[in-house]
Amino acid sequence: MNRRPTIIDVARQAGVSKSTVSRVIRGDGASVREATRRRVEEAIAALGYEHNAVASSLRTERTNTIMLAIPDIANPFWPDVARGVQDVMDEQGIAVVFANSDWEGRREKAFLRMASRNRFDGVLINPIATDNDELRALSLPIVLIGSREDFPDFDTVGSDSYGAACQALDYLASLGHRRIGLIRGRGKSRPGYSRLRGYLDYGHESGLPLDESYVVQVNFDFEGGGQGLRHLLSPSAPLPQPPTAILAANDILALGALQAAHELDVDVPGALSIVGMDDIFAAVTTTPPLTTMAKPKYEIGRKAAGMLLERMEGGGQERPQRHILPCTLRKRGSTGPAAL
Amino acid sequence: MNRRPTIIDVARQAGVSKSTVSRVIRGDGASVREATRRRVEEAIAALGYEHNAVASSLRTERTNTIMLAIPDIANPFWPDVARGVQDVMDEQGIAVVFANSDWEGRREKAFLRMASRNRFDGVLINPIATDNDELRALSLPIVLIGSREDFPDFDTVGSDSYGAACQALDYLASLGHRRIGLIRGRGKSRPGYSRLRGYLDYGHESGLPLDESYVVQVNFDFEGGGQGLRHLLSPSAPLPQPPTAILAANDILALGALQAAHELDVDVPGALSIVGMDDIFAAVTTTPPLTTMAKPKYEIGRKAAGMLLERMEGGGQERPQRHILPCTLRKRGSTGPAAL
DNA sequence: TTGTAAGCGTTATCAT
DNA sequence: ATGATAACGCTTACAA
Repeated sequence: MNRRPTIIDVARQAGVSKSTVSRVIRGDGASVREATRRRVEEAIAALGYEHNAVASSLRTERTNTIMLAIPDIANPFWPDVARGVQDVMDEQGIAVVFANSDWEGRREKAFLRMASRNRFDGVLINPIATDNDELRALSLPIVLIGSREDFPDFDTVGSDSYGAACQALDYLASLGHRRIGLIRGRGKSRPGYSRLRGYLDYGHESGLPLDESYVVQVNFDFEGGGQGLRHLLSPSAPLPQPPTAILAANDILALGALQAAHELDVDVPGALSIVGMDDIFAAVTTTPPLTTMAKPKYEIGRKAAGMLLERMEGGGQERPQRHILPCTLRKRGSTGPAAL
Repeated sequence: MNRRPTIIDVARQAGVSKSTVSRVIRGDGASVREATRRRVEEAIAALGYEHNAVASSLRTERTNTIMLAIPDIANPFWPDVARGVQDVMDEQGIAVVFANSDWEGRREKAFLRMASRNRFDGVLINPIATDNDELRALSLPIVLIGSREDFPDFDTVGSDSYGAACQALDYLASLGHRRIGLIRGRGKSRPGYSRLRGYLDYGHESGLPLDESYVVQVNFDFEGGGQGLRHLLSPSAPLPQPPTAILAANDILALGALQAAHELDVDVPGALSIVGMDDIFAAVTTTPPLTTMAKPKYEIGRKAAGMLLERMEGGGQERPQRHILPCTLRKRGSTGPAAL
């Protein structure tokens, strides 16, 4: 069994020292005479030499790899974020790998340990089972994705769900809706208080009757959306009058509600308007397509990547920064004027 | 700036040699007296020592990490595969990271180079820009995901799209459909010949009039599906009679077709049945929900992971194996008896 | 059971 | 511009 060639083999073959080979390989400013460089490159090709990144990392303490740690690779939110991250990191020659915890805290911690064991130069994470202090203990460049006030020691990049809820309600109000239901999730991650706050605050400001009686909390999945809708429209519900519009905390819930409305023969948007949040792929495939608040996913990825780079380069002694990017209303077919 | 403690620091603190510390850390069968072990563990805790995985890898030539390289993290096909892979690898204490090339061959090759530079112990890949010989040149344990006949030197794990097409057609035939259209993709990856072969072969065997005139090829996206449907139903089409059912090469196309049918006021499934392939999340959110051929995604992941483990452990001199897992019909609302 | 010492393949420092 | 040499932090024979 032939072992792989090392720079020593290359050096011997090229008749130079291994320092010279190293200089050629790294290809930075190191001065090497053109003829020497060529000899080395020929030796590399002849031997089929491959640089050993592990050995290199041991010396340089750099892996040129960062980890993007997410709880759920099936959530359509992440691909666009990832694209933003990769586009930024690519320019720096830094590879991005994904760590998918699948909502298992154990797995998340294992990935973080990998990072703190020198396998990654930095981490972008949307944490589910790790708190501020645990992250700090890793003493590693880390940027959080998500608007997390519970991580005071870290940079965060998130989107403005509070503002998004208000924006959505404002749009519905402009269509003449006054009774607007809210379907909230009760899920694996923290409940979306920001949406509820936005809902209640908007009610106060606008004078619309937005209160707890129009709010229903369900499991954070497709079936939950249907349950929420049936509850809000149920004749037995303790609602003075049923809502003419519904805001859902995310698109999955909204799509569940939309399908339930079809099953109940409630016309959307004729008799009921529905607005989601996130703008996932499935939102455009329904009939009618779903009106929703799109999160700036790609921009979140870019911004987070940029901040991580700063932390990785600068000593990173600046105060933590919090970035909250605005969401955008995507008007589609599931919303229309309020029924009279 | 305090450097991180190493096993040498731990050894000094515990009053033992670094070999002993190493033995404790690895926690395998190495014999260490209980008292010694405890002293070492206390030293580790006291110093906040973290194992340096890079240095360890340099010695052991193992990273206990494998790479799952995919072209498109936004494709809902992958999350389930990933889950299968992770569930198998977890048991072996092997971490799985994702490499997402975003359909950029350059990126795929960069990731593969990372792997061949000793960063990963093995690779699971659905290649888009790398061929059999290039993969072989990496001399690395590799298993391919997908039914790829063009990689004779590698194990492959895929699903039976040929059989799936036949199964779907058989179901439609059992509902009384005789004129069945096929919407194929012309996409970033190789075209799905297997589906077309299944379609034509089934036509021969069954005597149904399945021929090229009922086949349309479109871009492999949501809009493409709509175009395909409009073409097949168009009065100006050179079709003797329009199809009463449509098989689409994947769910995205099928969903596009379904939405286009709504727009044309064609009742599904009353006037037209539609069958997709893959069973992505969006397939259950439409009205009616999409009948589709589900790929055994999770099982593909498990199987591929298992084979990769064999290659990583065994010298891997066995002949390449090809596994083709069967698909499953998911009957939902988009199919019904043929209109008379 | 524990210690000694020789690497693993690279980079970095210091000469030349 | 190039070479010798000492790290980097760990694992692993082999010896004790």
